[in-house]
Amino acid sequence: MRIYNSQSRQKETFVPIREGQAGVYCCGPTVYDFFHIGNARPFIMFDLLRRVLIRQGYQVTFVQNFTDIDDKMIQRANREGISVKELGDRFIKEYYQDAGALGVKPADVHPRATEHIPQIIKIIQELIDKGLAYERDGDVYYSAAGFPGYGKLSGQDMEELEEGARVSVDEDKRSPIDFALWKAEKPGEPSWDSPWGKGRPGWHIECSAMSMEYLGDSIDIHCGGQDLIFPHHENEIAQSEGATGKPFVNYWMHNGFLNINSEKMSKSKGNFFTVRDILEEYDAETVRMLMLSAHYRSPLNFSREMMEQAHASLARLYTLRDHLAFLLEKTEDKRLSAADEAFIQGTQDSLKHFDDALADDLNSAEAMGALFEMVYSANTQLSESSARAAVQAAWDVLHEATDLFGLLTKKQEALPEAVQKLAEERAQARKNKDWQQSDALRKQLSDLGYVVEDTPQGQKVRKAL
RNA sequence: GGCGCCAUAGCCAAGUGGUAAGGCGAAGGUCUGCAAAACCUUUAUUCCCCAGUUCGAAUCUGGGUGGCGCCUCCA
Repeated sequence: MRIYNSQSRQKETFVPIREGQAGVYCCGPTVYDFFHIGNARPFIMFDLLRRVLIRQGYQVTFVQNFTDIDDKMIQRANREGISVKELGDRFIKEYYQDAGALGVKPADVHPRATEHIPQIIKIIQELIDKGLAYERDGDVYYSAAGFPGYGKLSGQDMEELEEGARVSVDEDKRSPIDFALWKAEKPGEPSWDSPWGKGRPGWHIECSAMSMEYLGDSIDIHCGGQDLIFPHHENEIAQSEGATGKPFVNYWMHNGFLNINSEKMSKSKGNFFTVRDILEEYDAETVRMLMLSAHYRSPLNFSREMMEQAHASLARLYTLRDHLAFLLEKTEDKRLSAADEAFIQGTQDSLKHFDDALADDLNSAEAMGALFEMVYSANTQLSESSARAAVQAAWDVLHEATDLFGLLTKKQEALPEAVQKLAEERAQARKNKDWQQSDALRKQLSDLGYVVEDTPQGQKVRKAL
């Protein structure tokens, strides 16, 4: 497995800390609202990372947090007249629903910031003890200047940062680039007891605390969006390494943005679609198809046209799946011809190509290309005169690849009785060469969402995607 | 101002030193009663531009141009 490490800015061979195991931490959502389709990109792509690692034989521990306490949470909760806890509970539930719909599996651990206050306090105390943090009127700040490696992930220079820093809201800080570890209680805000009085954690510290809790002081892979590189991940490094004195993360992975009209989709710009809304109109697998068609680090434009293209590509996979099922019934269990053997070898080669592409920094676009090579090969080389084993090989490889991609999850279903009846009537009308009647029935089936195909082996009816 | 990313056909997208994968779309064709699906043919002598290195560059170097992002909450 090769991974592009944002810190070294090059691809590196993945060497886990513990052989055969991989500890992965991904920054999760702030649960103050539904997440949008741009937020879904890292969820889908790093879920793919997890699947690939597992396929390669690693024992993966995958952790993704919920940020359930911050300014936005408090604002939203106040606006809705509910507690921050209630708000978090609600949108964590919504997260599971949308992520699940998108085929994103739940992480091994989904820790909540508010349930790790003792761990957070412990790290802050360690940082204070080491002189890397200081308290001011109940607030605690990290002293970035005290950590020599500050800026190593983002390539930022301390002095440039200080000069370029925007107006500092909080004048208690020693330096504009210092950041809050603990915020003193303000009226109307939830708070927890701490050695520095009542208050709540800053944003960055939760990820240090929770990754340490579930993955240890050093973790293999840490992922998130490119917009988290600075300051969030830079700050995590400072906190974690400052506290433990050990390397925090070996491989940093950052996904590119999902754009709209070439601009980053974001809540603040208002140019976003929630996953909830998108799934009203499009199939979840179409969303996956779109995401998988581009490399995770590249920018990806989201548009209706892109969704239509992804949908059409996906339909090609379903068509083949259905066609293979059809062939499995028609073909015989006979001796393999030379052509069958060559075909089976070809499917294995395609699968190898598929795996190799994914092992190369999660190149899902190339892997998709490998999958479609197999699709083409099956479409051109298989027929009812093929040996069943050859068809089975195509079926197996198709499913190995699409299972990993989280595609073709909709199983073939028996036709509803009404559909079956119409289909039979149409078959009869065709036999009678009553084209008008048969076309009318085909139209009726189409309106019900079923496609009718006349093949040499008879009429085939399938559900339209 | 600082730190980065991106630029490949009508649309999307791999490829990062050896002569342009794949998908969508479009046109024509085979098949079909007509369709659908699939298949066949066509759709980039060329990879934003200009120099340079090299036997050889979309790929490396330098310089431009255009777009985007982070430096404030953001996946």
